[in-house]
Amino acid sequence: MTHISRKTIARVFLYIRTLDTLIRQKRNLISSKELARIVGVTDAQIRKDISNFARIGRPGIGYNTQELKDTLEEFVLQHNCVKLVLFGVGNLGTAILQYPGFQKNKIKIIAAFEKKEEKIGSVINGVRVYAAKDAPRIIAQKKADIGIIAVPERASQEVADMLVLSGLKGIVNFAPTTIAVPRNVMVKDIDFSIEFLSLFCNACM
Amino acid sequence: MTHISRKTIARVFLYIRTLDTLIRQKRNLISSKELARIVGVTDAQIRKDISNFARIGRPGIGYNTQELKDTLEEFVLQHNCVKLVLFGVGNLGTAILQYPGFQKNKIKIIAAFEKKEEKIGSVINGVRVYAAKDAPRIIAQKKADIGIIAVPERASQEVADMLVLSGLKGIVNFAPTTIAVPRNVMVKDIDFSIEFLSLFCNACM
DNA sequence: TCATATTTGTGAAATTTGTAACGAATGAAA
DNA sequence: TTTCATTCGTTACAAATTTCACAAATATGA
Repeated sequence: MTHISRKTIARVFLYIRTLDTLIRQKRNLISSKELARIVGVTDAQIRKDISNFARIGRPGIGYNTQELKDTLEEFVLQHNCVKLVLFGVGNLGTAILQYPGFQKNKIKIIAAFEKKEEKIGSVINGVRVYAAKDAPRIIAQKKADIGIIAVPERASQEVADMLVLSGLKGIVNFAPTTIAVPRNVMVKDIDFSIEFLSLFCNACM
Repeated sequence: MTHISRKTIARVFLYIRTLDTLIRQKRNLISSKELARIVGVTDAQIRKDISNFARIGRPGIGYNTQELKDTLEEFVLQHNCVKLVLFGVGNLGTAILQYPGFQKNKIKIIAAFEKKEEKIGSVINGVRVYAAKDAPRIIAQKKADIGIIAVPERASQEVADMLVLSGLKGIVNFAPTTIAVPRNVMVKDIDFSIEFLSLFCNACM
């Protein structure tokens, strides 16, 4: 199979999310045109994205929602569940722990880590909070996939270094600073300030 | 001035963030090469981005950090402060209200709105929580720029409709669903599930 | 002064990404 | 059966974005 770009994969998850809703509404069929209208891309884009994975559309008819969803999920997730570890149980960390939008069979937060003594040992929404120093052991033991950095800016590089040493291959960084990692580790930065500011800038120009 | 793309603007804010740090460290000069290394892009990219706005680099020397930061900020913000309104004072909404990373002179949350009676009237981190029905009036009165949707999925479209009617030109949507808005309203979707899943997918392929 | 080492700004080339268009497949209706 | 309206999958095209590469500018040191 040819290489699939990061942008395509993000769109595929959008399609899956929408198909989920359609399936719950008992919709069996959908055309690229209508799916495009819902998710806000062009129909050609949808067909092209899907054609990376399969040929399951029927001309004149469209796609079977369940079949399409299953096919896309098979390719992007391969029946895996993503195992996350969270660093920093402050306001944002707690919000992530209690986020109701995770589909439990696809995303699971397996441990949280925190420096502050008073939070260690507590359980938030079913997730235990450990001391930061125990992280490498627990990450290896439970075979985590992705680390979430929700600690203050000054601690973010230190946490990132530890995540890399623990063998994680992906990091989502909510701290408002660039973290340095080896080329083979993927980082997704989410800086609320930059999201708000750049949207404002786009909306005004 | 020629049109500046969304991606370029997001990078410019990254540069500004990094320059801020350098200035605090009393660094006066920086080359495109070193800035590139810090933020993780190529030096050519940096020079090209900057050249959209000004010609203030000196060959053989580099850029003056303060001058570069001021110039970039002048173009992307024009001395404005972004005024945000927040919808939904749940876990995520509260985390955003208490987020310590906003530079107060650039970003200000001017009001929060919530349906649940018990939260209305409270003040969180200096921001007052109003009843959702008062939103249009307050948005118009205080001239808000951007709306943040941090309500449950089922209420997100309703809130989006109201934001559009209130005249906002930008929406950051944290609800895990696509919202329908007129073409002239800019939307930035941040779906935690999709961010985590697609990073996982990228890291594994 | 002159050679050398940096580093910018920019036009051209390369790459990536998205769009358009069309043949082929399908079903519905006359 | 034939026609018509849909819709897919794919190829060719267009647009956007990034990288390359080099002249020009600057500083340094012999």
